[in-house]
Amino acid sequence: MAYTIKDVAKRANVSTATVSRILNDLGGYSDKTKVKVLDVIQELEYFPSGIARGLTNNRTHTIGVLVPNLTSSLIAEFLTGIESVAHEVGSSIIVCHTESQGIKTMKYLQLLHEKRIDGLIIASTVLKKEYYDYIVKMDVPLVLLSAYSEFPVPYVMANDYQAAYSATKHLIQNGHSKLGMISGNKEEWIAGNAIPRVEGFKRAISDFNIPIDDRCIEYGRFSIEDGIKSFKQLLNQNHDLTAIFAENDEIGIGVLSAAFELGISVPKDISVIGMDDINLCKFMTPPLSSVSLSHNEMAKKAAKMIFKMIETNSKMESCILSHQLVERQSVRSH
Amino acid sequence: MAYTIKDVAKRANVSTATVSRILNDLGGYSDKTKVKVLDVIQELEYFPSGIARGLTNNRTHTIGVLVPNLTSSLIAEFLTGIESVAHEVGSSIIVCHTESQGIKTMKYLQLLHEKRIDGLIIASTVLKKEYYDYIVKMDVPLVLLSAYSEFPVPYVMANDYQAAYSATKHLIQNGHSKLGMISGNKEEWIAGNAIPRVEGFKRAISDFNIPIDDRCIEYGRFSIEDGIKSFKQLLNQNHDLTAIFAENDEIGIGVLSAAFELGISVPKDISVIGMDDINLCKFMTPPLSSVSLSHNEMAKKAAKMIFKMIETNSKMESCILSHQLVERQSVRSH
DNA sequence: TTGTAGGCGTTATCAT
DNA sequence: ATGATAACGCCTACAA
Repeated sequence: MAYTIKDVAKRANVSTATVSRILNDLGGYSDKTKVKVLDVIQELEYFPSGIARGLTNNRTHTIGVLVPNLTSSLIAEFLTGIESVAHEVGSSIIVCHTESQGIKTMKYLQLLHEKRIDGLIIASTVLKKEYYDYIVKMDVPLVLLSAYSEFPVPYVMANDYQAAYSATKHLIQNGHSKLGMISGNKEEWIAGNAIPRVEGFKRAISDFNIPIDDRCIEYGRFSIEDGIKSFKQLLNQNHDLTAIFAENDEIGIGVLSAAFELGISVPKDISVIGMDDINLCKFMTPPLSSVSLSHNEMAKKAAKMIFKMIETNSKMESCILSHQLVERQSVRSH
Repeated sequence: MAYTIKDVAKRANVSTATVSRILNDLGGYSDKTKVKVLDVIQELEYFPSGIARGLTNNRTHTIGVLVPNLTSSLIAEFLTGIESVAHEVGSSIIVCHTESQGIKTMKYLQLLHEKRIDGLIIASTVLKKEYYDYIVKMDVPLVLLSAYSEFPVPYVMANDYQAAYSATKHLIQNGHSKLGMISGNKEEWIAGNAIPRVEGFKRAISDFNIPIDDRCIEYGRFSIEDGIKSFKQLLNQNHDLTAIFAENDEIGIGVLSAAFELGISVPKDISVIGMDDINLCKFMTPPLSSVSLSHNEMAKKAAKMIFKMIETNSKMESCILSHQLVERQSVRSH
């Protein structure tokens, strides 16, 4: 085993209390002993045990991050943002991959409970009652990242409704009137952000007096593969579409990919706009127009909130960040 | 605060020792007391503290994972694989983003040391002496994932040399003789996997009696952006290239993107093959040929190794997994 | 300025 | 089958 505070104390001819004070910069010791103790620490390469500290301080300097997948760019950006502020404040993150339908969520919650994490961020996930109840029992600060909930939990979100409205309006103002939308699964809707995106789409359409046809909205899931599938489906039901609003960029990339496969040229034959503005968009063929939701910023915001809550033991206000249309080459006038 | 084992003991009229035994299925108690204790546990919603357990058992059921970035698909696949086996064995992972040049590596190593992690996986990173020395002092099992090292550390790797050879041969057998390669940074070479990939490329070329020109290898970095830059650079120095071997798929995607931008058609004007076979390849325009290195499998293998090492306190053999050419539409006969 | 001792929540050893 | 109690490594009154 590694050295303990006792070893240091003994070696420096002081008590463990003194070593502890020096370690934590608490004052109450002469410079001479400080130097001596610091020397011994260096010599022994002593490093305090976070475990033992955790036991006395009730602080583990660890937060949990629940994500539904690890491979989407969105999540990657979230993790990057959270990690960066966590590292700044000297905390680390336990990444929990809950998988689709959240099959591992409850198990992970228990694990995190046992690990006595300081706080929890849940990203892109529907906060079910079961989860919420358990977290309340855990008595640990929680922030939702890109996820609504019916419970009183602070969140960081984009304004999905307005962002979807902007995307749709962009299509319309480019002369399109035969619009299709590809959205996520209806079943994952509750508290997800699919509803507002669909609503924004519908609202823009009706604001511009375009007749709405329910068949022009296709519900699938969220990956590139799903986008491909949904696009083909949508095409089957609507033969005269000239523009597609994909609820997220992964779906949009799927549309691009399927269009290529089908010999449909983007944007000549059909315009496409995505949402989220993940890094990949600008490297697509053609570069995919999208709506930037500043995910990195959202993630950092959420992380700062959670650490503030941990530090000050206080409630936080939710916040909604702004979005921005990013025009590239996948949309053209009709 | 939450309930402790003492609360349970008191409430059940037994000693903490008995509760502990029941909690850990150690036997040595009657069914009656077991039932009673379990009842109280349920009633109180008691959950043992992993912190306290860690202190006595010297086991935290947590491993650290060091990654150079969070946004590449490669890393995402690594994390997914590691997380899945970690979860199986009831452990969690602390994800450490070391950033380029590993500027945060030493800090993270200290953090992990303090947290008393059970084991460590380092992915896609050059294991510098400084890191190695520190880890030896930490006295914690280590496995390298997709990274060579000059130190005696078990690793899980692909055969980069042969994989690169296969990719290049594929290009040559499609009639190409004006080949270019885009590789990673020379400075990150030591112990990285760039060397073998370059060597494999060179070897294939010479095996097929094609004259080698050093200008046909461009050294950049590893992202899509870098791929774009490097490709343009390469084109500047070589005007008659008909095929490109990109050292990884991100670079390959960059090539595709740059080609589109420059009005160069792939594969009509130029063939491109990448490496790693990340998920995105098949959705590119055109779908990017690549060499599959089964990263998910590698990651799982590495994770299993680390847990075995933790469990049995034993050494492990390194292993090299096989690769496979994946033909898609970015390469055509010349 | 410094030391002593009890406590944090478990586990494990030794009795009973 | 069960209970006391020391130990894990650190912090923090309280005392000196």
